[in-house]
Amino acid sequence: MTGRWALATAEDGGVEIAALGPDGLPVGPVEREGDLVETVRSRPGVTRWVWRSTADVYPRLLATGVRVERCYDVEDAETLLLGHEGRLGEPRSAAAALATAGGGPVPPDPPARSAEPGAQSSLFEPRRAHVSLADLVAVYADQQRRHDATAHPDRMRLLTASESAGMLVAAEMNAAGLPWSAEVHREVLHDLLGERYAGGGEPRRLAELTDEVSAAFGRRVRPDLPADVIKAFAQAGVKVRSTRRWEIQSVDHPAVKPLLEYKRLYRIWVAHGWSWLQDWVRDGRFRPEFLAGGTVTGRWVTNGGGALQIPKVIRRAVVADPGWRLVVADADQMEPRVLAAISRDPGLMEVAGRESDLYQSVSDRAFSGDREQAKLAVLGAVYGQTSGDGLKNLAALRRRFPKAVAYVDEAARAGEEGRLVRTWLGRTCPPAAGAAEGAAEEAGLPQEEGPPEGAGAGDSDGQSGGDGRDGQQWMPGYASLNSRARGRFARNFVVQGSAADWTLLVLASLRQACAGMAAELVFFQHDEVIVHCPEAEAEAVVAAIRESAELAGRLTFGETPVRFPFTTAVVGCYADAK
DNA sequence: AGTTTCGGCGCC
DNA sequence: AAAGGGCGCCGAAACT
Repeated sequence: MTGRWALATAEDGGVEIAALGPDGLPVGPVEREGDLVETVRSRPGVTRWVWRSTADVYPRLLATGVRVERCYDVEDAETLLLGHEGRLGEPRSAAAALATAGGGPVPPDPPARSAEPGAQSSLFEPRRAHVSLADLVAVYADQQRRHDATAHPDRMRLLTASESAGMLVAAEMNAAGLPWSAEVHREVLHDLLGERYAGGGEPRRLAELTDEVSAAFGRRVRPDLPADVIKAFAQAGVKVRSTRRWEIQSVDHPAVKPLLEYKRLYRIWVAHGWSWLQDWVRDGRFRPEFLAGGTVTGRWVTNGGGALQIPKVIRRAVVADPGWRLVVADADQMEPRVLAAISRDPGLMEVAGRESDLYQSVSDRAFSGDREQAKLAVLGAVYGQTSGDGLKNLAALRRRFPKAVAYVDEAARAGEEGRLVRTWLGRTCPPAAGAAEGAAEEAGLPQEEGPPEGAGAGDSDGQSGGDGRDGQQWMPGYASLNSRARGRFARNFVVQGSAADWTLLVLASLRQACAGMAAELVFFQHDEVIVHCPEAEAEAVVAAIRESAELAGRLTFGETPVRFPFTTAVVGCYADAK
């Protein structure tokens, strides 16, 4: 009843299970049981469940209060391994391979995204194809061998294990929900937007701003219609290409001020207004659907509710339960610290080896005291900036931190040339369309550039010409990127993706630390995590976050002087955290 | 009429 | 002439 067990769900609602030996193969007979929840509940000693899809199985367990210690998500591991092998672009997807291994129907892949407002997670989605335990175990054993075939098997194992842990965290966050005060939310909306009018039209404040904009133009203008606004500016003798804020705000015209205010409030109204509240908040909880590893870089995404884009002003509505607190923690300067850890640049490791403000340290070392410029330069180097203030200081950055800049430069070159690019733990950026597969890359052979995309006449507008000819629906648009754009993507990928590697370990460790408490992880956004806990546990949670960050740093990057401090705040309301 | 793309902007 | 990365979401516009 202990150790590692495999579990496969069956068409009839039952499950097949088997204990696994050290080699990953069953050590006993395959058992059939009738009920998933009872099967798992009655085996508390199992330390790791090997199953096909956490998102498919775990919500059903959580719905009845059953948690598991660890799992191994075979489907997710398949995706990561195929990516590492440079085979992700092949027609057969991970899910399809698993399904056809069992002779079953090919399930949709990627899984259809639900996103019906208020939908009860994937529990009620159409069930996906089942795989027999024998097939599941065979795929699992094969995956163990494929881990060994990677350049860093230990890191790859850490990656698949930690992303499986991330999927447990995501499912638990989905079950918990983010504490949300509808009352406070309505107050905020009323303060910002004024009264709502019957009929669902603009609230008072927006109607007033529409009037102001119209008065400034001398005719009726709808500020929410870009075409209308551009025309109105043209009639006023001002040429603007778009109505983007950065372009409008430098225009000298009386309509500009109310227009920008309108856009700010309009955004809140349509994206996080009363109808959002109606759709997404129930019983004091906002329940987005977190999806671990939903992006190529390993960052999470959410389905529905825009959970990762909650405007700052709306965070006022995130309120802890009575007697409970929110521990809000965000990693300090995560990306440059990760760059220091992966590039091993001596100078950057030195500044990242202190917990104090890294951008200020970079500024002190490389520039003449302006922290903002240092931050822009560092982020510009990571993002592949090609113009603007960041570029101005890139040369200084290159002098002071040559290995760090060379690291992202090399990633960019690899991306441009269509080679595979990997995060520290081995998550792999897909090769360019038409590029040769991993074998050639491993052998160090020069890569074909593929079709000369972007070489068409006047193709200055990027997206239009691209098509999904290679079926890369897992990353729409990537195939149509020109080589420079792929270079920028790859440059950012190694840093953003390695940061995602690290945050998975942080979450896994923090989850383990909270297991003995009432504390729950309720929110995660790239470099920021929120734990909802009884007041008495708050300090323990703060300590757990600090320890998890350092442990994750050691586990992910090995011995490194780089520190990974978090800024934590214990608050009753999310908006008070910063 | 239904579906996809675009413009714009929120977050990191 | 030279485009900073990743996302999701909304309504309008453009498409079929």
